[in-house]
Amino acid sequence: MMSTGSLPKSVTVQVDEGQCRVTRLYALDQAGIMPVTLKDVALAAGVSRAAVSRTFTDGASVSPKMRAKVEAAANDLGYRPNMLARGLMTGATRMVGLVSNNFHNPVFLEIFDLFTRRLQEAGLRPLLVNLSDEVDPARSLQTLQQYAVDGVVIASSHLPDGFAHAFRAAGIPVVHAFGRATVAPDVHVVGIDNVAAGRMAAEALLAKGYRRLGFIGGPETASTTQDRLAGFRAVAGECAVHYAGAYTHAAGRAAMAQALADKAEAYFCADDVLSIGAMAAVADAGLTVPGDVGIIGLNDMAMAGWANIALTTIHQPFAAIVDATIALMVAQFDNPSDGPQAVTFPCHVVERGTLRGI
Amino acid sequence: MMSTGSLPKSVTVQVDEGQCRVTRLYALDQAGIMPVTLKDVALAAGVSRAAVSRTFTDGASVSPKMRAKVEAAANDLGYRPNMLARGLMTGATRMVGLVSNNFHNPVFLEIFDLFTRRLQEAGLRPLLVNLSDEVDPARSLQTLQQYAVDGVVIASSHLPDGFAHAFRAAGIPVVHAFGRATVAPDVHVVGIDNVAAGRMAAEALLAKGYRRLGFIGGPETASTTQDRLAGFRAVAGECAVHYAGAYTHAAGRAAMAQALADKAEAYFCADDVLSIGAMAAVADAGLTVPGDVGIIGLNDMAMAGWANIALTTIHQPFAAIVDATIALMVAQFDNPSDGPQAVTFPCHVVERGTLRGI
DNA sequence: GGGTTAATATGGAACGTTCCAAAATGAATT
DNA sequence: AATTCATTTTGGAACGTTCCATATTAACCC
Repeated sequence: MMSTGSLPKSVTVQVDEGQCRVTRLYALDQAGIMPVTLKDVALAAGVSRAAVSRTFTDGASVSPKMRAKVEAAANDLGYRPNMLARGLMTGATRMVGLVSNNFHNPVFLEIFDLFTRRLQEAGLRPLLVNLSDEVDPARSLQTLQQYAVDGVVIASSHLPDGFAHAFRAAGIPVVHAFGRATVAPDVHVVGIDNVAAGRMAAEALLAKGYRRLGFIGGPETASTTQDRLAGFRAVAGECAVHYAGAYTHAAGRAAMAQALADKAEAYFCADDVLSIGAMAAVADAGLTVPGDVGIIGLNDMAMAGWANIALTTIHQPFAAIVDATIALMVAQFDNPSDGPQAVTFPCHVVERGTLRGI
Repeated sequence: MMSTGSLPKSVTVQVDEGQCRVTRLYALDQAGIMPVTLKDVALAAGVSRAAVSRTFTDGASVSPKMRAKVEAAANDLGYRPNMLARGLMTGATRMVGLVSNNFHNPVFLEIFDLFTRRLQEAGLRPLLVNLSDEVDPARSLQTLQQYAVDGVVIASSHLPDGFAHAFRAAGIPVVHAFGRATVAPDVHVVGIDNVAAGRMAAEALLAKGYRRLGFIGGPETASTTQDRLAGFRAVAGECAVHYAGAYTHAAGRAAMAQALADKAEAYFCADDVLSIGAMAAVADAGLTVPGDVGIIGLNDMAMAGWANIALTTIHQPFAAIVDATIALMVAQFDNPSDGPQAVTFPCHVVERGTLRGI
């Protein structure tokens, strides 16, 4: 006979993907975990609350004796200032909205890695917003406004140019990374010169002796797609143009499957994941890259350098873009009324194995 | 002569990766953007502050007349409750810490996508913490504690089992996704039965007629690596064992480069990105998969299904794991003292092209 | 030591919200 | 109309912090 008291019991519950095993165990005594507040420290140290506050505010004037006394008490009790309360008073939460709709393009993992690292190094905390299915800026604006973020980074290659504007209009410092660098941007924009990148791709293909060229872009409405095409055409002249509906492998594969009818010699695929999808379509047709079709991508994500992929592509300097984005946002903390800037970084071709030799 | 007034000026600044172009434009008048508060709404509607508060608290009792009056004023002014202030009073911020150190394994983009979506659907906001280089839970605990998150999700396959414990000890609801499902876990754990997955891999290889088997795991200290190896060995018997230092393509490639000396017929690579790296190493040696070496991975990330990769692998039900993780965390909001559970989902083999036919 | 100035410490108000006890309203019953 | 009771509304206190004007202390110079 089993004791039903505190012994582990095993239950089986039904879930989406079949059955899962659940093991419930002992109950925890969770009572009496009260976070220690500034008041507690003040009391313990026998000083005023303001004194404790100043000890934890860098730049404030505290005598060495006072600081020692307070820090002793604080360490003793394990005190950490409550950022919510601080934010309420100072108006600065050191939280930053990180908004993106690119959760299917592997390059964005690298980008998120960079953003989170750099933000953390700057003492900022990213509040991540996934608006994959959301086109309305109003909702994410409301959310981020409610949490009183100090600023917002929009990391997206295919969001309407004006998306970020709502944040600016609401007085929230915002930078659009990977946006279109227009002459008179609504908001700060950091990225590359996509027109120049398009030209660069065409030049790289022509230099290899390719003549019949083709273009496979991302969504037709994306500013990046339009600009890269414009630059490409300016050098390559008229050429076959295809659009992938999304920045996904499947979309790139489908686009290239269609494009193969063009009988073009080489394609500029305006994104690496699209390029890899396109390579799959070439293989599907029993052809080879670069034997039958040349491909040059854009981004130079880590995967492009994998030996199984070895994609010749245009390198986009992500680290520099991320750094500039954060710098520009932080600059707005102090000077919120500074006019929007467009910061543009140069790209370069990284040769690997998807274009033929000369 | 140029007017230095409000005309656009162009500057060139030096940055890390070369030169970038900066275009500074007009200055914005940013004055007078004051967020509207509950007090403003109360004043406009001619009611008490508490009445406005109750209108925005679901479940609170407000008369229809009052509600209409308040909502009119609120809409008019564009009022949204300040979550910081609310959090200070209620003790619930609806923010959740999303902690991970897997920013180099592409599968985690899928996982972040799922987590952010599901959290958002539950009205929760993820505060992302990247602890790639951090092993000390204390720092991230402090940070998340300062922001008074309602709960924490640890999404990591290779963090010490006890990492999550600090959160629980501090009274913060925590769930460790992709952790080891021990019989008596410190904290809630959701994932797969890694021992069973190891057995499954060995069985799949044996069923294909492979006899000399090998194992390539992730970091030797990772619980997932240990468990998968244990299961694999239980079925495969003694076999060659290699460890990759990290869950990266390069590490997988290096491990397989070494492993090839084993002359094993097939390998279980305990992670998809490792598998793809391993495939590269096989190609480096002038051999083919599956002609010369069979490979089975684990995860079934999107990329495994790409035609260029076509990795046979063990599917890990991410959606179910994420859902269960969030459900388990939310459950703790109401019942913080419930004992830790270990929830385990079943896996299955997805056959593609990296094992030979029977 | 007295006087002046700079540096530091203090208590109370404030941030924007919810909680609470008490007051006001309304409906239903006598 | 008076009574009861449930529902709704209210003003003030509270959450944990920083800001501010004021009070105290320390430091310096003659």
